[in-house]
Amino acid sequence: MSIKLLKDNILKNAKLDNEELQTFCDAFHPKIIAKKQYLLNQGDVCKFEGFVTKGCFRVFTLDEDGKEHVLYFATKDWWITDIDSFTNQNPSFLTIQALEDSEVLLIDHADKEHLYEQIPQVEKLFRVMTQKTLVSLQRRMIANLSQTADNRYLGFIEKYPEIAQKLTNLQLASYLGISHEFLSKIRSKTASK
Amino acid sequence: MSIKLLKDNILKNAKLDNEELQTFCDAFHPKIIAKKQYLLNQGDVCKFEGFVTKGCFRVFTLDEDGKEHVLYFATKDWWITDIDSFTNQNPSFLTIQALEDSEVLLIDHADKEHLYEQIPQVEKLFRVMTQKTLVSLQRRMIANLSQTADNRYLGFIEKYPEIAQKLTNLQLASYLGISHEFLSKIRSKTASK
DNA sequence: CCAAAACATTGAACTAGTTCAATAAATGAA
DNA sequence: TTCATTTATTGAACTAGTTCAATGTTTTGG
Repeated sequence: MSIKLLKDNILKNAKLDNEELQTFCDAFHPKIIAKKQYLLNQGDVCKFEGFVTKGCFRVFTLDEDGKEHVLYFATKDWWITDIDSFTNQNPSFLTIQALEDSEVLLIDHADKEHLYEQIPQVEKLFRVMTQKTLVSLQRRMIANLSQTADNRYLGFIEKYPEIAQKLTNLQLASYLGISHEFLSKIRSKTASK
Repeated sequence: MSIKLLKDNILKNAKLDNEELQTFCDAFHPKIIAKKQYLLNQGDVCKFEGFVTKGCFRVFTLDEDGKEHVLYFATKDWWITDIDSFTNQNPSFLTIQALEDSEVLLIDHADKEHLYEQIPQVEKLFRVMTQKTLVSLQRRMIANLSQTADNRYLGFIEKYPEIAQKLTNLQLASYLGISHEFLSKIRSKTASK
């Protein structure tokens, strides 16, 4: 059940008692979103922070040349938002799209601010979560600076095998920062090993 | 004066009253560090979080091939640490070196934990700071996926002109993820414009 | 179940960026 | 000031990755 998933996720990063946990979870509302539908469109203000309970999303941006670049994918147990847009309520830089029929638990900006005031531990919870996200992005940054496309591909499928199998070549190539044709060549090369 | 710089930096991200501000600042200790000296060595546990008040640092990692990759540079008014190592007190992935004679204000792990308990607003302060750092790293990630080396170079010198002039080609190339020879060629090409 | 659309594969020609090597210029320590 | 070391520049040969185009394969919606 999806609220259970949220509770477990929270307890990994902060100590809330049962009552706080309940108050926290009550601030979230489930939303079902069909394959290919958008949860956020680039340019709109991001009105939510979301916790994925089913399915898979891609978070990407369109550059000036109309090319898409995937910042990350999010499956069950991941959080999704455009932090900058959500925190400062300015137009988003990112688009969030469901890759399959999915479900999320959403909290809006005012309710989250309210939670920060109501439950001091929530401040810590999101500090710790944000730190962890930052650390993994720092590692990815270094990996992108230092590794060849082959190794980034192999690293991805090793680290996220269940996500990898949900993705098309185009989507994964866009995350890796290479053309989908080249990814196809990497695949046929590494498949034989 | 360096404490003033720290106070101003904090007040950008949280509301502390004068007393809290003083308590906060008292937890920091100044350290002078000479050019080329190390503040943190890869593999050691990071015992501090630092606020730069003078000079310039590079934060980098050595990969298995012995190549250095710069995660970021930090001058006056920037924070430096290996968050993962500092937060969890495990061996650091990063090295931090002074590029010129520098000064930092340092806080150790126990004192920071103590501040979190003493001043609830500090939790928010670091949450907001970490969020901002994450947002700018997300943008850099996208820029690295979508832009050519020329544009990343031009973007850097436009965004950080005062840092750019402190760096050697080797250091900047390592941040941009290109060879220093190629940076040299980009420079001679773009200088003529 | 079929047609249309989206996706994957492959090859050929190309380009951005690397590597290596040689030389010049700048910096630093004595 | 000098010598040694580090840094920057440039060119030539190379390689990783792109682009374009053609063909085959899978998915999707009606």
